Amino acid sequence: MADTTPAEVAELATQLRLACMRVSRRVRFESVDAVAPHQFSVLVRLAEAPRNPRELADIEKVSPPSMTRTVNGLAEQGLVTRAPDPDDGRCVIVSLTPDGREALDETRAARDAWMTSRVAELTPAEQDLLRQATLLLHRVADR
Amino acid sequence: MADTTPAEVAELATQLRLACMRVSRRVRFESVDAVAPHQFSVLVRLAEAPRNPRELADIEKVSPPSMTRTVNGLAEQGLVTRAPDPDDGRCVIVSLTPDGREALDETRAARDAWMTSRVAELTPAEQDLLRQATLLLHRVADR
DNA sequence: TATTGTTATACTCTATAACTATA
DNA sequence: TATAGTTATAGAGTATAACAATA
Repeated sequence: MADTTPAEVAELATQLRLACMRVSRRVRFESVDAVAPHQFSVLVRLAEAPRNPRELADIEKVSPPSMTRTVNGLAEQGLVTRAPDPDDGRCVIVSLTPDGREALDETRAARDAWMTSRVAELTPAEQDLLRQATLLLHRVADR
Repeated sequence: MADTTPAEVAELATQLRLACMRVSRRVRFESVDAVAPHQFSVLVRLAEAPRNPRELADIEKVSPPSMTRTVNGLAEQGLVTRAPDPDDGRCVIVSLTPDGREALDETRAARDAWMTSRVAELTPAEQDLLRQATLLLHRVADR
């Protein structure tokens, strides 16, 4: 395998970026989600572990007041609960409720539905290539 | 190559979707764009061809009043121009200006910068695999 | 004094409804 | 009567600034 030139790497990066963004866009357009995108992101984080609003704001790169509002919305829908932190009276611990887990799963299913139908139309060889590419894309997205 | 089961296809679709959305998210977070996302989308469409606000609204799946506002913002920045349609007095033709083209190119360059740095860290073999995957992803995103 | 979280306030993007002009 | 575009108005998400409670 010959080395690639910088120009070839740049062209690949451009095309790969466009392809990923096109797929993301289609997924968003094709699925009608149970919760709004910014709420969904928070549900994903809370499924990993309960967190403080401050942590959520840092992870999602929004201001603390915005996260307060987002958590309020999710709490009103019964998708998350707030609890005082026994170790630090300033902190609040936000957790996913069973309904929140359900909303998360439903949204993921809706997003997967379109993608699955598209992937199913590819040949087994093409699917296998994408299976390997998926691992690389996850590495690309890691910091 | 053995056929894949429906469950394997679904698993691939899920992981591939997540990978694409993670990459898109990182691209958006890592680059500081010259214009807002919804404005950028419109610039991309106008780079393909001049269009009516109605067409833009349909393509971008927003309401006509929202597109009026978006076009107003772009026009105030000097990135697009409005012109009357000589064939239909009700219609307006929105076109990209040289400044608009420049803003489009700058935004694309900013988005590519991070992606290129990440792709450059892969081996030539891995880059080649992603080059093939890119073509498949574009097919997946096509309707 | 620093940090967590909220409230107050304003700006932006979105939508629906209503209006104007043209076909 | 139907369509393109705009204006009017309201709702939701975001931000900064200011405040309360705790460390």
